[in-house]
Amino acid sequence: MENEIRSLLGTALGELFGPEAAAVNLVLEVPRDRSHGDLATNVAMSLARTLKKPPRKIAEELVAHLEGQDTFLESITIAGPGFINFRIGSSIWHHSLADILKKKTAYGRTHAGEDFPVMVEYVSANPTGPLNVVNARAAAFGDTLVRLFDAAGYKVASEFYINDVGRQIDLLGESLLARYEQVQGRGEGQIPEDGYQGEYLIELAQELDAKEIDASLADKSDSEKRDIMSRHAVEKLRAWQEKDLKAYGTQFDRWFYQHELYPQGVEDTFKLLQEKGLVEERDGAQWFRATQFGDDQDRVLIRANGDPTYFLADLAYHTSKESRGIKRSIDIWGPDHHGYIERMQSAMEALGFGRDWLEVLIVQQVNLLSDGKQVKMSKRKGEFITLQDLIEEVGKDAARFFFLQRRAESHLDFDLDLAKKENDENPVFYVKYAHARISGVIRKATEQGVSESQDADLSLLKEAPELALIKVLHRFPAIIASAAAQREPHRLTTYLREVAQAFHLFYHECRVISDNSDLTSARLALCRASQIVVSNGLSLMDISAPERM
RNA sequence: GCGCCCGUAGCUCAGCUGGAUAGAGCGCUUGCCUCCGGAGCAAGAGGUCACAGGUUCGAAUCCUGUCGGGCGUACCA
Repeated sequence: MENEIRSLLGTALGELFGPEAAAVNLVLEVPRDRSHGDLATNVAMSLARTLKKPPRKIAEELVAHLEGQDTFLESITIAGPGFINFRIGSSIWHHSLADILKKKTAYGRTHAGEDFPVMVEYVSANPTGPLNVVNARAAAFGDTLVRLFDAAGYKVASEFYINDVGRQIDLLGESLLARYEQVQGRGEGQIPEDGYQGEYLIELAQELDAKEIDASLADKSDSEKRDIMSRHAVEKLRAWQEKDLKAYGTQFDRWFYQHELYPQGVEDTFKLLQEKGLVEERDGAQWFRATQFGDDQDRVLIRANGDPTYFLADLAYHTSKESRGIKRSIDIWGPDHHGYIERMQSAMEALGFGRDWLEVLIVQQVNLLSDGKQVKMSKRKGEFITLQDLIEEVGKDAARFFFLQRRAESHLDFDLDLAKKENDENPVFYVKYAHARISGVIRKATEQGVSESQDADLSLLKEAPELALIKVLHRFPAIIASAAAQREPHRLTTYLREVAQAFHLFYHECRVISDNSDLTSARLALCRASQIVVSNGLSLMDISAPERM
């Protein structure tokens, strides 16, 4: 119906003030204060300057013009400095309700994204240890964003990029080798100074098949031994991460190994930049002229020792995405990588993708609070709260909901004690409770032999809380579309709280199961529609919608 | 030094491409169950939107500067 009003307004503007006025960017929004109507536009104010007329005068002419027509609008009023407020007739809302009941699990899905191919790359944690809480936040954010894109009609793919090449991985191999020697009782294993001290490597070393490992290590050089152990460590730890993520509800279309880019992808990308004249040698290394694209310094592609940098591999990786048809790569990075954005976008421009082809979202840090005190984490020393710990501690649903209540870039205080509480202090229960309550009413009705009816007379829903609830439910597809377009999954939690609130108010004011069987049918239909929205919304976040609790 | 993020109620945070009297949850005060789930509903107290300028019909929102907090500034990844 927004579109209908849009076209009504557009036509009226053209007829009254000419094509220039009709071309204005029409802003139509739901007023914060519901007494202002269902939708409002500020068009009279924004045209005041070009038309050289006072806004209220423009509004008056516009309204007079619209009122001469037969529309579905119940009223059109002018308010404040020149807002035009529209009130929509209740029959339209009843149609909207019928639409929800018809679409069921598909309600909320739109084609807003027009099949635009995007890729969301997220978590991408180093395979050097278990996942931490920032990874958990990024995972909830990323997989919800992926589902939002899907629901909003984008063509979306998801990937986890595994940094299985480089010095960190060498250190990991050396660390595991040392642990292995220790576990085998040879005692000569010494973890490198800046190696990985975490106890999980002991566990991992114990799981290794000694016979097989000893055979594969025999007669090998130190670096070969290290590489063998690196491969074991990466595969074990990666599988471990995948298992934890799956338990958390996060899955990827593909796990992309950095080593898949060697040597071909890396060489090709390097040559391409070279052909464009964007590479120069300095101090024995090969540098990308990033400063030509706005970066504050040039960046090394190939080190003096001949090894490609992580940066070059990352360029090859993004080239791979582009050649697979991705039109927009949305990378979700941790807070320690924001200094890397400019460099990457400069390179994307150099490669001809355009700087905006790569969109980076930074998921900010998480402060875990317990007993009001901050829980400190250090990956190297192996002291941290892992994703697994978190799920065990507060549960998957609570963890997800907490992460998804906040914007990605806001620093998050995560109160473990609060998330653990199974009472009304914990916001996740409010929405789940609404779902359980709705389910309970529908169940009760069925038990009493009052079943739902396909042809319930929805026009019987005339009470203020009933219409208010329908209006909230009606916004769901727009919420999904805007959450996807703005990359802001937190709009979903905010919205679902609104839905729950509107439902609770309706429930409190309007008795569903009564002697009036027609009204009972209509209200049961409204309950069902509410259940559909809450359930669809929670499932976008992979949070359960319980029938009872 | 330079760059990025953040600064909104006692606490944790929303505030949609600038819009009408700045909101929610928790906490605090007070009402509401003979009746479909009270894990609920209603009412109240609580604000110089860090500060100062600017842009305009209109700024929490955009621009500049200042002050706080965090992070980053590698031939690490």
